[in-house]
Amino acid sequence: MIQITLPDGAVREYEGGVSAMDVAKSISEGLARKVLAATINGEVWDAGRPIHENASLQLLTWNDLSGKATFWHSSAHLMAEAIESMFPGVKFWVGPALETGFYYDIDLGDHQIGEDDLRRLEIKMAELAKQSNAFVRKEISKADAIQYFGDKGDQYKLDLLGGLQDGGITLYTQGNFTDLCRGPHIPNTGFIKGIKLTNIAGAYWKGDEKNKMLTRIYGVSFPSSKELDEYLVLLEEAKKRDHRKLGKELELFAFSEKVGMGLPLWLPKGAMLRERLQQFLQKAQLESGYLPVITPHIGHKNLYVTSGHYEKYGKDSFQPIKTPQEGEEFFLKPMNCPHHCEIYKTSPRSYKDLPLRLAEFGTVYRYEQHGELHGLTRVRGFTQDDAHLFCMPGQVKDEFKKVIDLVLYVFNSLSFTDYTAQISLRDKTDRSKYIGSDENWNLAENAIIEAAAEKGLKTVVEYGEAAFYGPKLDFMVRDAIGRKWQLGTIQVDYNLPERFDLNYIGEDNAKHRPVMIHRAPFGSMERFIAVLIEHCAGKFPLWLAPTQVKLLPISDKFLPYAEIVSTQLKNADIRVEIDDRNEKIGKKIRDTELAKIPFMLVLGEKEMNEGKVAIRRQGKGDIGVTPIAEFIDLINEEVKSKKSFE
RNA sequence: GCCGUUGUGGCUCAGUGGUAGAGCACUUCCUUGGUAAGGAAGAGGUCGUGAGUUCAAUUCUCAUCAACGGCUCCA
Repeated sequence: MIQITLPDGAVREYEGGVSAMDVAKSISEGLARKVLAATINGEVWDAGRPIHENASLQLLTWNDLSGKATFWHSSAHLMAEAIESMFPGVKFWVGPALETGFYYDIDLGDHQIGEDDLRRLEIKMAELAKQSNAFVRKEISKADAIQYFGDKGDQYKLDLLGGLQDGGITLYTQGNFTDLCRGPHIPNTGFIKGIKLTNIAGAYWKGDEKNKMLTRIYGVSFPSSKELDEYLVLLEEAKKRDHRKLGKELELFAFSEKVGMGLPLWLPKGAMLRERLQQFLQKAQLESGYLPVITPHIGHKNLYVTSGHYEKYGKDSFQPIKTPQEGEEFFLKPMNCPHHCEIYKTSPRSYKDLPLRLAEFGTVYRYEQHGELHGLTRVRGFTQDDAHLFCMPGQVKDEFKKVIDLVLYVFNSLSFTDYTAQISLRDKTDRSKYIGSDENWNLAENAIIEAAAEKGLKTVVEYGEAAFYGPKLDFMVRDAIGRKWQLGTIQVDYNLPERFDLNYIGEDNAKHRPVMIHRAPFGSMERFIAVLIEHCAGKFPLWLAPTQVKLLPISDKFLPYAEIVSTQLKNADIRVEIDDRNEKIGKKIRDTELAKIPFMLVLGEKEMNEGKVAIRRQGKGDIGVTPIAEFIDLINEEVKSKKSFE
């Protein structure tokens, strides 16, 4: 008999060779029907694999991340089986589970595959799934495995085998398909009910562009068709929220081939929104002791030679701007830091001047690769809500805490309530690639960890993710439909103060090196607005809405009254427009609703005679008639409270 | 940069080897209408760009540009 310890601490006795599935059945049949895999002593196993020793066991279902991953991995195998049956002779590379769904990389040989094939594959997969073929695990020696795949002429699996140790090599078979696979897998294909193959893409073998391009097919699957439908609804929702689509519809920004790819043009409404955001942060920064600065968009070559950017980016980025002066070269600035370092150097600094916080909404240009460009989230010219904090090593922690406060203030004001922070530290073993003294690094790394802890941030620590010039803290937010985005960042920098030979006079009357902290709560205006658009589906909170109120006169007769209302609202700093088209009120309301303008004021005979306005809230309908002054109060209050969209 | 898909009036999209169509938007006229689309008329496109095949190309071929999906998740 062996002892199996369950997650709640209960210990049960079973015959040796019992499987997790047997254990599940002994608890309840209903549970057993849901079991996809199990964690045995911390390792994920097939539910049917015999257990021969005492073990702790956790049953995994669709509700567990590892359960889902196993499910998708098995789905990838199912897809491979379907592909092999439809396109005999194709060769498979790897087919892992993703955060959502799975893919398989395939060498199709002479076959071509298109969208229609995906639909056919889905049908084939469903058919194979219905057979409820078991996933059978088989241990095999390396030599036998090499023999097996050698006979098949499968150079990809042979390549994988080359990197594996003998012993513990396993094959998995379901139906007519056998694959080299570590597993684990779900009990049988019958669990897979809702299947959707989402797209086809090219992917280099081993991710190296010198290698052959394989065909990658992405898919996602679920234990019921209901869950698949829910997922498809979510995809639809994400599509509706796409900032590129909404940006066009709401006339926020545009791109022009003539201007150049990745160079956004901000339209009046988008510029309005962006300026609101900028003013909001500027005000908060002013209150937190930041000093605004402004620097030019280009800088002399020497600036970037000093900063090191010339060496790092020179060749792979925008090329120098030449002048009539022989040999003179300027570069578009890829970042604001070098300019700010020069500002620091404009006068001798005392420890009493520190921390010195220089802030600028600085536009920078980076030559991103063609394929990297994406809407507003990846562009070639963008504006960072940048600031550089020059401080003494001992002040790092305090400054970090203040920046965290600022970032959280920004997030809360925009109703990003679900966020985590990633702390990126040095590689634990190899420290040769980092610049700066060990002492300072330790100080800064601890400062970040402590600051984050004291501010109660949910954090993940990643070793080896720090930049060569210093540790950092990045904020990830989840938007309204659960997608993750990386926004604000705070980075310590030991490199630039060194390169620019920055210093301050300490209490001891000697020169010291300041620490520099880069920080950007938004990340960039472009990226932040993209995320904001998707987060709120284009329904901006009132304080940000480009147009806050639309006046809808019932007919031309009430245009003069609309003008009067408009003037009063404008005097109260409310952004208002009049719909003076010769259209019926129903039409005007429809168009304004679709433009996602928060408030509509319907103006007709009654309102005019009484000096009132009939308020309609976007998405909510008619909310009553009030005097103009009361409406202004209502707006001001909502703007002041920075209430979020609903 | 690489692979795949796409490229038709401002927008969304149909269509054809014989020099193009719809809806919305726009202009004008009628209508002056109370909470999600009133009616009529009109204007607007060298079908991304360049070359080739053809009597003839927006349609076929090639090149080029741009957008989109991928190229990170490693049996």
